[in-house]
Amino acid sequence: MPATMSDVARAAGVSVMTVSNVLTGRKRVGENTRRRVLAAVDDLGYELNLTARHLRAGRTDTIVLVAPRFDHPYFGELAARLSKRLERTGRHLVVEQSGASREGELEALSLARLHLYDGVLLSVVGMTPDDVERLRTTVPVVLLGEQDMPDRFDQVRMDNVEGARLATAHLLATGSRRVAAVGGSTSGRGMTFVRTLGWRRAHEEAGLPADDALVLPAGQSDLADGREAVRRLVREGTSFDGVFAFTDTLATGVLAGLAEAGLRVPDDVQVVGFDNLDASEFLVPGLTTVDPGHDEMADHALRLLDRLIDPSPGAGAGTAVEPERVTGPVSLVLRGTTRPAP
Amino acid sequence: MPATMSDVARAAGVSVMTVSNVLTGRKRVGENTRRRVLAAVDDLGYELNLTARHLRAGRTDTIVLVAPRFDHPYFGELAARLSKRLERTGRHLVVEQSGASREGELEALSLARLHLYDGVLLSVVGMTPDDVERLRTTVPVVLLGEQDMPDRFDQVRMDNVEGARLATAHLLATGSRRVAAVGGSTSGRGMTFVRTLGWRRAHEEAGLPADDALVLPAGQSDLADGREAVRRLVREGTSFDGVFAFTDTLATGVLAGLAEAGLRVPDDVQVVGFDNLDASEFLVPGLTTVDPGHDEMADHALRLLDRLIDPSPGAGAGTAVEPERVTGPVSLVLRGTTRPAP
DNA sequence: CTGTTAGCGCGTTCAG
DNA sequence: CTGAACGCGCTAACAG
Repeated sequence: MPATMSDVARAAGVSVMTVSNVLTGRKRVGENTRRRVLAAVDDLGYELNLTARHLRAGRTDTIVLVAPRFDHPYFGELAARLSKRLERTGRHLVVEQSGASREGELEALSLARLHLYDGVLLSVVGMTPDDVERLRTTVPVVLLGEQDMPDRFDQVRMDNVEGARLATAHLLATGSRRVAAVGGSTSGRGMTFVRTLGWRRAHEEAGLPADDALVLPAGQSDLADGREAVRRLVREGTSFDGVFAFTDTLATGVLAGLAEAGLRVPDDVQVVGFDNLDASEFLVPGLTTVDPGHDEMADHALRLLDRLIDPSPGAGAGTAVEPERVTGPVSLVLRGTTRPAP
Repeated sequence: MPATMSDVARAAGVSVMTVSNVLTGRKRVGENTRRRVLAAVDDLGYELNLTARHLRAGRTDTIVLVAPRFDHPYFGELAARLSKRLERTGRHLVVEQSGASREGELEALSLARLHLYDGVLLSVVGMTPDDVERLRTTVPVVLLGEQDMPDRFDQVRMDNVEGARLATAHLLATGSRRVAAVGGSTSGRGMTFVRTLGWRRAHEEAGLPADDALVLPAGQSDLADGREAVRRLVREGTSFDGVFAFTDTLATGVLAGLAEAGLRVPDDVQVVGFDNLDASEFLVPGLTTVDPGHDEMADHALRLLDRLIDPSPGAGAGTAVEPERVTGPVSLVLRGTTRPAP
């Protein structure tokens, strides 16, 4: 049975409140009593119960990032960024996993686990806009994700169409004519669709045809899916001389597939990814990729969340904050999987 | 102001207890009242306050993994494994970050954040055995980490010496004679030291000299450190024809460095990593690496934690559990960065 | 089947 | 500077 604050109080011969004051340091306490209290704390091995404090305080000073999966590097890097920023204000980040499915995400919310935190950064991949519309919660939520959601919530996303356009345009400008869209999709509304849109737009702008046979969907296992996409192109004899992979992880699989097929990068096939993961610079050859403005996105996400958590200190009540939808600035990072621009 | 259970009770014209019973489903409730309650819940947008439930219940059904950094792939993969197992028993995993430093780890503990969870899987990299010895907590803790810690706590670790020996022995058996130990250290007691020990042992067993000039330390940024290690070897004219990188992430950097230097893998230099990350299979060429038995380690960690959380249901009280120290089974995964065994 | 009582461990309020 | 009472929101135990 762990010791409670009143155990400590009794042992030190003071009241519970004095113990609390000593521990929080909020009020001045006489040096004598202070030492007696600390001695008792040490003696009993007392440990503060944060659960109780949180209930009392009504806040936890903790933000949660709900990511699709723990083992997706993009979210690991995002979490690290967010964590660093939150530490500056004495708060904490914890990460939970939704399972990358509609059900997992809905459960993450309905289970009210979110109330354990002062705010939620929810990465949406499985839920439909309709699900989001129906979402009822009093917890401050900012959505992260590439599919446009109802404007009931703030949302931070990458500039997907422009990023995809940039990537594809670069491939076309450096000589590729048959650019596969690995991870793409010709329907739906999610990330896969909008990046496919950018791929198509680049072709239009260049006055070149975009062949839907080059749009290859991915599943849940990006690395293997990227490799499999190349295997399939080769197996089916579809000609291609460029790949726009919708994530760097897919691109990593693509590079493996190309090597396996004996295709040289960038001589036979050029490759561009999307995300600019830490590791992408270190692939061989280095991966040309779209950088989605990680730092800006992290800044935006926390700014939006903070104004929900601390509702307009200046303005009066009833000043409902208008949900915002912000977009990170994309840029192309040129490395070895593409040829130099002519 | 979010609605509370008693708001719901009042609106439905029942007692708070009845609301609780409806929501938990633990007791039978009349169909009429049940519907009235649910209507009121919906009406008020009531959301359960888990903090209060946790305080009341004395547990949270949540385990925390304290990892050095969010953006380290090894821990992302570990978290995914642990999470999958915990879901089977209706529990949750959350991940926190310690900052890979002694201070960060100590704070993670002293802040008593741990009381928010039923158990803690603490990855130790910065704390010294002395720190651990001094650690006082009533929270169930299992240590993860490669440095041997005092046996006050359970500990799960890889078989580092044997893994390193296997990796190095394979390099020597396939013709390498000057094997760099990237990430190594000739002093200390941590992971870097024990794997260096294995590197040395393999040389002894093969009757070959181990040159300390080939032991290159790493810093905090594994990818860049791996590349830098190669740059340094080349710059200083130290001859080498093999690399044992102490993590797959370091190995990724090493491969980038070798490519940059125009050295062919595995013809000029063979490379072996350690960890068998998901991505390692997809590097070009595929990374030969030591697999530390991920699944077994995850199983052990949770088994040890569970017996602390649920102290010996069969045995009586006072049956203190003896701390265990278990080790995952290592094996070598052969891929393209090494030549076939002769 | 439903309501009452009591308290989880802490911190705010107001006296002393 | 210190103490006593009350309540944060929920649930176990017992009444009725």
